[in-house]
Amino acid sequence: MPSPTVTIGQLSRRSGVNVETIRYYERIGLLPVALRQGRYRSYDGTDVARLGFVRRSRELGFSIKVVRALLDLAAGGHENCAEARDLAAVHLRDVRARIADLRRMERTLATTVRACDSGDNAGCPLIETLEGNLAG
Amino acid sequence: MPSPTVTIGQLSRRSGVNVETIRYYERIGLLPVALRQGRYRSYDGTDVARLGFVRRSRELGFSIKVVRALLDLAAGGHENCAEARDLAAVHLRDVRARIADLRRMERTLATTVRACDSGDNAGCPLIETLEGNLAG
DNA sequence: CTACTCTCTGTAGTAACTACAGACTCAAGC
DNA sequence: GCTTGAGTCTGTAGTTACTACAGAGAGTAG
Repeated sequence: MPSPTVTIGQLSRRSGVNVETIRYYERIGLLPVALRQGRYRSYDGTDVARLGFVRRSRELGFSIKVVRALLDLAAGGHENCAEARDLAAVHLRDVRARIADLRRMERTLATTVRACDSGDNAGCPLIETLEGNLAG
Repeated sequence: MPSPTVTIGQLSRRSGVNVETIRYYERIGLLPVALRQGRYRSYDGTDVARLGFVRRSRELGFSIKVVRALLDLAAGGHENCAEARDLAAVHLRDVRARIADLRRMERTLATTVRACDSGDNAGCPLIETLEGNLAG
């Protein structure tokens, strides 16, 4: 018997990926061009797995470009573990840098919001910070 | 005597904002249309201050839309402190949410990279995580 | 006069989607 | 048989905040 297939809407619900996004992924070649039943796309287990891989990669913050590379590496199997690891390590550094940036923002924002709340200021702490009147 | 003016290039160096970006800010109305000396833009102290405000706002991660609002509030002075504070508080929540997202990514990435490094795996930990074979 | 730097306008590219418009198809209900 | 509604199709344009040109003009140093 033929393997069971699903429509794009079912795939969307199953994977948590938007219908428009699935079509977008096909358009940019991240997913293969889907087979058709009549004029509608139809997906099998392989497609479901591949989209799952993409979704999880994106959730970890990998760019589409890197997801492409990871898909290729995954197709090659265990051999490519070192290369995959390196992609993740580079990305991890990037994630940590972004966290550091955001933490700097958070500190300043939290400080000024707290200063505003305290009430005992001559001017507005936030506005003065933005005007460069204060350190920070 | 007339207040001293600078060219766009000098403003760029002084403020740390790209020349192209300054022109972009003018185009979208974040900065007023600059006066001209001949055909070249010329900026005075007010312009320098305004661009500084914008740069510091952007460094804190405020969107252009919010920067517009903050500029308006700053023009009104101390009166608007509560409103400014609220914009910052909302943004702070957003920053913290983004940090939380990134920390989740960081945890998973760090774990899998470490697992890859340990060497004693049947398959590739990263690829298997992305394939959904593992919890996470 | 030439070379170099700066500036000008205007347009297009980037990342990763998201949001339509307008048309078609299919199954269910009456 | 007909209508209604949901789902799908293609294709295009909008989003965010810039960045990167192309091609031309202007000002300065040697």
